[in-house]
Amino acid sequence: MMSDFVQKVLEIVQKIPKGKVTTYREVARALGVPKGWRAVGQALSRNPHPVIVPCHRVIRSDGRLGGYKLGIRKKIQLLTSEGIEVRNGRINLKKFGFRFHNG
DNA sequence: TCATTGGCTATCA
DNA sequence: CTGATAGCCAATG
Repeated sequence: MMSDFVQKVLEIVQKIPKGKVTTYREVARALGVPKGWRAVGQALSRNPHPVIVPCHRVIRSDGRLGGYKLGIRKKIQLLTSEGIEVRNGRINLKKFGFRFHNG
């Protein structure tokens, strides 16, 4: 069983449109916990819900991919497969960065 | 309950 | 940009 926090994280991550990516910070903010990025990453790592939740569309705020439960390599492969340009293991948030909240 | 960990973020050098 | 430090949140042992 998962806590409400995790449950919410999954729902938000699922809302990430294909071809775009978001950051742990944005997800945390969407949850109502702007300072819960740590918990977001923890929730995803502790709750392997691939297929159901496109966790690969969540990257770090500095533009890097961060990590992936199935392997960073897989993350890059999935992102690139969606049309996202991954340069040197990094992504241009200015171009693919998606925000739940306007602004 | 306390200590540790984790797919992090922001600041300083 | 890289490396190191401090900080905050939740789950696990």
